Order: sequence, then structure tokens, then C-alpha cells
Amino acid sequence: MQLFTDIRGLVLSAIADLQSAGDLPAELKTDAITVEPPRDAAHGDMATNAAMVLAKPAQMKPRDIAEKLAVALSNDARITSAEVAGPGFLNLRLADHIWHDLIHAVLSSGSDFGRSDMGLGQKTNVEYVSANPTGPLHVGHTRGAVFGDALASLLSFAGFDVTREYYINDGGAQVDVLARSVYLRYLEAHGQAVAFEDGTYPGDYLVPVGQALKDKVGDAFVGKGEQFWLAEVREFATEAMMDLIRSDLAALGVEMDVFYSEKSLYGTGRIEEALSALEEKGLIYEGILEPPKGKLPEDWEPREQTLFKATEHGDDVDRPVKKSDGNWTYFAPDIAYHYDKVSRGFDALIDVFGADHGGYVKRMKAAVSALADGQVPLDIKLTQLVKLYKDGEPFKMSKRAGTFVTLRDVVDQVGPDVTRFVMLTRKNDAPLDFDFDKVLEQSKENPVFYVQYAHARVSSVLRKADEAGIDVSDAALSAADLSINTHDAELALAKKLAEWPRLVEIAARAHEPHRVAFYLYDLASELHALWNRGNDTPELRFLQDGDSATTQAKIAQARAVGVVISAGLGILGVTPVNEMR
RNA sequence: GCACCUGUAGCUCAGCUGGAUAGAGCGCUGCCCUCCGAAGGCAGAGGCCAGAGGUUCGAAUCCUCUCAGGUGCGCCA
Repeated sequence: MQLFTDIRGLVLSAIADLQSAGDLPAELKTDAITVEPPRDAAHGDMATNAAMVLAKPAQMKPRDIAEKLAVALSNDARITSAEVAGPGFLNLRLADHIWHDLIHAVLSSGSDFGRSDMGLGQKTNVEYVSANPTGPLHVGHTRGAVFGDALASLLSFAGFDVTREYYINDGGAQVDVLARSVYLRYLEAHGQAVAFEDGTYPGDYLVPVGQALKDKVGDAFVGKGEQFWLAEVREFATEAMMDLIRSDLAALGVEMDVFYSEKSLYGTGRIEEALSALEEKGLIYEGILEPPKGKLPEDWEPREQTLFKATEHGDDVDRPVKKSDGNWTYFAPDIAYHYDKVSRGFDALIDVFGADHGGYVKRMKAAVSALADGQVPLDIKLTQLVKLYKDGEPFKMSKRAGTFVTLRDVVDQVGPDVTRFVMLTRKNDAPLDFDFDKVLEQSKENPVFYVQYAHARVSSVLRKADEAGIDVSDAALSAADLSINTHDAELALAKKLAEWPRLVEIAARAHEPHRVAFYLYDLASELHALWNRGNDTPELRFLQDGDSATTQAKIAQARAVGVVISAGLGILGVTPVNEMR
């Protein structure tokens, strides 16, 4: 049930009627006509811009069209008033029973209320996290993980067929560094003193990996050259790191469908295949790049490289796929990986990157555009930095001092639910302040708390009613006669609930899960407002002593809010709570 | 130098892809507990939407330029 779509349909049929009556020209485009909630509730329940959109092609004054539409729409039982306002808006008021029906719809659909088929089952690949398998996930990864995961859930709720995917960068030089670092820990486990020079990973997290390697191979690698152990240790170490990362993700409640290995692209002809696809389109050539303007790298020398003609697909410069020594750049396997995604038949691709990869966006889009002949859209979402605070003071991180904050640190301190919600209370483009103390604060300043509190209040009311012997099962509430719920504050609640299906579609289309978090805050606010009305106006209390029919009618509204909050939190990956502690 | 992101109330941020008198929280002022959880609610003050042009019925939103902050810029991944 999408009320706004229903009413838009009503407007369109009214237009059709006017057309057949000869009051409007026969040929009119109606795509741009919208029906939306007005900014100001005093304007009514819904507003349409139809008259203004049609004015020009119909060669009529917007207000004249609006007047005719108003008359036509007033004939419908659902519309109690249709008023022309401003430059030609048509403000509609809907009958109370529409809102009562809506509460019933929420209760009968349950957590599926708001689910949309907008996505038409399109296969969509969401790639996120994709951190190098060289250590535990840190805060930055956490934001990407939460964002990607919520986006995937949102798209799925909106009718897309979503695959969650992690690209393992296990093919480059950094895994050799990892292997050498683990080897040092391995020697250490054998009682040798070792030094971690620049270019190795000194983190403690490799100590158990070195020990595990010792347990596995004994002293077989001690005193041997790299050629004896590098490949095997690399394999062993990346496996260990992926186990670590998988468990980090699990702690946050993130579960991937696919882990895709970069390494699997090497030596299998996959990279060559992707590049020859580009070559066939005449997009690969040997050439020398212009030096970057401004800060010139000190060791700059012009060198001939194999280049991808990214400029033909919107990039600023052509991009190297091979280094001057003939090895692939990082870009080459990435092209192959995205070629593979296209080949797997996805209708749309989404990559979630950290903001430090912003410079990579254009070339990646160029590559996909070239590989898929523009048929498969790639959206790249960048998540900005997370600034950490503790007691209001910035929290300094230093990789060198080993004081960088991991995903584990965050989840262990505040829990996965708070972590996820807070990370979604800002749009991905904006930097995020994360204060370890504020996120746990129990006040309305803290959106996590505020929304959870609303849900807890609903649960509390249901418990109390149940204790009083009132049937609060969904079946009973669905059957309740809601016609006594006519107060503005009550109708406002239903109106806010009516926006949920619409919001889901808007957020999904924009790839912006944060909108869900903000909506839930607004919805919670409506519930808190109604709740407090009960202080002054006892008839508005959810629990009405000795009147179970009225109580059921009131509680049905609260329950509907609980259902939507729960569904919304579900998309964000947050567990709703039934009581505050 | 170039590209991308950001600039909205004193502070932290939303703003439904172009709609009406630009919203919320914090802070400030004044109210509301004999009453379902006041861990809340109601009301008020506070704005040249960084600046300047443009597009049109209509711009915080789209285009151009300027300013300020952030991120990045061949042989790292």
C-alpha cells in the first residue's frame, strides 16, 4: 500500500476525465506530476503540482486547471477537501477513515509494510569494506561496512535482488609485506629477537599468527630464504587475516554473500581477457603521461606505459594499467574484477569506498562504462572520515604508536546496535563525529536512544494492556474499530506512518540509507508527542481503564508505530529494544 | 595547478533530486508530572541557505564563476 501513489492515480484519472470532457488537451505528459506531503501540515494532507506542470503544454493558467481538478477530485469519497493555493498547488485533505485504514494496513502487513517492488528484482551488486587483508578492520572500515550493509538491506526491501560482496586485495605487494611481517613473528615464536623495520607491520595482532605458523610447520622455515617460504606464508597469513576480518564483520552483524579474491584474477587469463575487451574497443595504447601539474614528484621521469583511454568515458586523464616494469598496476585487476561483475549479469553495480579513494571514482566509472557499453550503471558511494571523541575531546589515532582504533574497540565499547545507528545518522558524504560517551547517553540528544525509547514505550504499553487482560494480539488490534481516533495528534501519527513506503523508495533510489534513520527519528517524535498529550488529555492515553475496545483502538496506533520502527531498524541492522535499562 | 566532496540558526546537522512562510537537536527564554516510563512534551527568540551571475511560472536544490575547508593526483594498494 502506497497511499501517495494511490492518490496520484486519482489525480491522473481526474485529468483523464477532464481531457475526455474536452476541458484539457488530449495529449499531455504527466510524468512530472507528483503527490507529496506538504511541508506545512496546515496545507492539508497531500499536495499536487499537477496544475503547474500542465499549465504550459495546455496553454492555460495553472489556477484555472487547479480549479477544474479540485471539482473533479471532490467527487471522490476519499477527498474531503481540495483547495487551490499559491501559484497553483492543489491541497488535498483526506477522510479520517483513510488514516484508520492505513493503521490497519500496517498491522496486517507487519514488518512487510513499506516493502516495495520498485527494484523489479534487478540484480544489484553492492561491494563494500574490501579492506586489505593485512590487519583488523578500523573505524573507517566500520563506517563503510555499516553503510554498505544498510544500503544493501534497503535495496533489498525496495525490491532489488542484492548481492553483498567483498573484494579481497590479496594480489598485490602488501600481502608480501604481510607475509614477511608474519615471518618475523614466526621467528619470534622460535625465540629469536627480531626488528620490525619500515615497511613491515608491527601490530600485535600478528603474534598469534606467527605462533600458529610455528605450530603448523615447526622450524621448517627458520633460517631459510624467502624463496622457500614466501608463497606459503602469504597464503597462510591472508587466510588468518580474512578470518580476523570475517569475525570483525560478524561482531558488527555484517554477513557477505561473496568474498572475491583479487589473486584469482592473476595467472588465469582474467586480467588479459578484460583488457583485450577494452583493446577491441580501441581503448588501450602505449603512451607517456603528462606529469601532474603543481606538486611534481621528485623522481618524476617520463615513461612509456600501457594506458587505458579513460578520457573517452569521462575521466580527466588516461590511466596506466601497466607499470613501466611491465607489471600490472592495481587498476588492471580492478578492471578485470568489475568486468567479472558485469559478466555475472548484474544490472547495476554499487561500490562503497572510503573518501581517500575519491580520486579513483572517475577511472572506475570509465572502465565500467567502457566494458558494459554504458549498459550497467556503476554508482560509487564515498564514506567520509570518522572523527573520534572521548569526553568531548578529539581522540588521537596514530598507526605508528599502534593506537589506531579498531572496529572491535568500537563495538566492544558501545555495541553493534549503537555503532550502526550512529554511523547512519549522517549522510555518507559528510564527515562524522563519533563520541564514545555521547552515543551512550540516554537523552533525546542521542537519536539512537530516542528511537529505541519510542519502541520501548510501545512495548511497555502493550505489556501493561496485556497484564490488564486486554487482548493485544495483532489479530485483535487489526480488528479494532479505530473510528474514535480522530484527534489531530493521532491522525498525525498515521500520516507519518503513511510516508514510510514512500520514504523507502526515495532512499533506495538515492542510495541513501541515512534517510531511514532520520525518518525513524521523526516517527519516534510523533509518538512521544502523542504520548505526552495524554498528560493533559486523558482520552488520548493508550490505556483506557475498563474500556478494552477503546484501549485496543488506541493501542493499535502505538503498535503500528512499533512495527514500522522495528522494520526500519531492521534495515539499518539495529535490534529494537523492548525496555530501556 | 587539476579533480572530487563539503559550506544551511551561536553549535551539530536534515531538507523528500525544482515547489508554498527553509526544518530538527543542543544552547537561550517561558511553561507541562495526583496522570500509560518527564530518560519525555508544548511554546518563543534565533536565517541574505558562503558570495555573485544565469536557467523558469518557481532555486538551498540545476549551470557558470569566485571564496573557504577537506580528500586525492604515473612506477602504493
